[in-house]
Amino acid sequence: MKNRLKVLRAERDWSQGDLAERLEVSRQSVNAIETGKYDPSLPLAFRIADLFGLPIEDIFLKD
Amino acid sequence: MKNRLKVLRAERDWSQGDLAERLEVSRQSVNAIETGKYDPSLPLAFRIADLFGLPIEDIFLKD
DNA sequence: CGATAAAGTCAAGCAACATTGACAAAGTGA
DNA sequence: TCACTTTGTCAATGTTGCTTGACTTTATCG
Repeated sequence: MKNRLKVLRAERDWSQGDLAERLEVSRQSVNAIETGKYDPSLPLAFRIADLFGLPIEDIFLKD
Repeated sequence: MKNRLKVLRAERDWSQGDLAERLEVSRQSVNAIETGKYDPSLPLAFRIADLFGLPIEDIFLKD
């Protein structure tokens, strides 16, 4: 499971901390998801998709 | 997080056990997800979406 | 009614997700 | 160079997802 978080974040010039705040999760969680340590839960994936205005499938990709 | 699993399953006349087998998870997991005990992981949500040929957003809905 | 399948549920255990707090490494800019 | 921000990472801890095994309840059908 890969994801485009880093790019989407860069497009908006957000730090991991900024994104974490908007998602209401810890900065470490954002970092862990971006660096592929683990996948987000489904509810968090929905919050991410909502925040970026994209379908989940456009952000998370099976590797 | 609600889901349309029960309906999608009924449309195909599958038992919870049938669905569990196709998803390669336990029957109890399917039951727990259907009855709202917990949400599936993101990878499992993808397998479910693939199986039914639908976007994740068409199967799982924020409540 | 009686048999079988399907669905629901519980407990115990393990794996995965997410947290806080801390610290080091790398990047940014005055 | 020096200060500051950002990113990466670790440990410890708590919560959630998923498992097996067992059991009860509900539906289906001869």
